[in-house]
Amino acid sequence: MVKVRFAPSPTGIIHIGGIRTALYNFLFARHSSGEFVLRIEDTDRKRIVSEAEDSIFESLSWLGLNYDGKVERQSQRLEIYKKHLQILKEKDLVYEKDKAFYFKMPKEGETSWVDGINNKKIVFKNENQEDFVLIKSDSYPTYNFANVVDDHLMKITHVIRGMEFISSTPKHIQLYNAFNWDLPVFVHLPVILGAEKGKLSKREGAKSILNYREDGYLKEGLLNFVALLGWTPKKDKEILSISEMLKLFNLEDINNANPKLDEKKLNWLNGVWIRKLAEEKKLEELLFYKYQKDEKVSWVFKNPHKDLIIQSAASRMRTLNDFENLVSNLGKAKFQGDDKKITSDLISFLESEKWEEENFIEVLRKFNKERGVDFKKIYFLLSGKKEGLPLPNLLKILGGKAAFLKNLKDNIK
RNA sequence: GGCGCAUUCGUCUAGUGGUUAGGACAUAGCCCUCUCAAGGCUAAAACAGGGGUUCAAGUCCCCUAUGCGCUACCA
Repeated sequence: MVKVRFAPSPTGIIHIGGIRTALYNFLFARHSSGEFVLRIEDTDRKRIVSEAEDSIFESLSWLGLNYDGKVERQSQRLEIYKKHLQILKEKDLVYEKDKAFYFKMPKEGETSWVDGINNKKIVFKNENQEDFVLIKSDSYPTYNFANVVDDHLMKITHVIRGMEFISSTPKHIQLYNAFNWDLPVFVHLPVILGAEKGKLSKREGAKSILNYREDGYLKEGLLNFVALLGWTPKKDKEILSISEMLKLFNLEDINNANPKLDEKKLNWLNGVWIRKLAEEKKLEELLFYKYQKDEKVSWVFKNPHKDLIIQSAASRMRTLNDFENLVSNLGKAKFQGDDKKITSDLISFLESEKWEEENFIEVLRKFNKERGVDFKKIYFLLSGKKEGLPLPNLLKILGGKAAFLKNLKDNIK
């Protein structure tokens, strides 16, 4: 049975790159009806950031990348590593230097494996290999040691991780050999590069996953975007829900070059998902959760036409945060120049003409034709915004003809 | 420097020896239209360079260049 793990170290923010590794592990596990576990690799005591662990949990749970079983922390498995060090000592594969324990790497022959990406055989000459530390002088294990011991003990079948670990894989393989353990399948994912090149990192200005949430991105949009950064399903399809992804996911369809992060497509995809959720009537809940305490926006949820508002706002949004601009101070124009004068003209015109909600636009057209005021201007005078929701909707939202006219009059007072 | 991995439109990519090199985002134009979007249509836009192998190469091999990674008692 397939079993994979996501093994972050709690040393900083979790960004797009980290979450993609988690996603691919998750998709692969679920696609193969296997297990997906979480292991916190907190062996570098100096670099641990206290909030990091929570942000990992929070990010995974927001995105719905649920793991099986309980979380393992390497810091709580010190005895296990010690025991395994002992085994290697007995095989005379370890020596001590400066209070650290080193593994004796073979210096002849070569170490190779067939990587899950591209099924390419990767070969390293052992003459280029150096001994490495298993247990540090602070008695914590190194990544290279703890990782191998845990992956074996946890019966991990596929090690799916970033390709920055390719160079240390020979070390891992030699450890497996030393213990006489079967090798897992190694799958080294290309790394995501920042816009200015260089592996995506905090220093490169990478945003944390939770920042994306704050910025109004949907988990559906983010996940869809992240999945496509290096993976394309055989089926020619780009807009994918998580359930479609796990149906289609396949390690063989992962690209082998490092993609560069460009959020333009994320913005588009997020808009697509906003519209999709709006159609499914699921957008209101998200907006309510975000804006229930924001008075400039929360009036929407009490408005009898809230569905209309949300529906017509959806096609104008890239992120949830765009909603605020669309609905705050709706119908409250800030006049400049002779805006006020034109507005009073418009009010008298609207009062002198016969019209109802259905032919609101027709009467505006007439005004536009007879007075030569263009529709951009009319739109602004009536909505208080340069652009946004359609005027007929606005008329309804503000309470119909009478309320609408009253609002206009208040504006020019 | 050494050792690895990579290189198709600006970006994400399809392509597994014979294609007018396809799609998506972004860009531009047109249509629709009450503003702005959304939507529809169209356009421009790529095989890093050089050698091989082959009747034929984006696809296979080699070299160069470039990018990225590792070269830690970081992961």
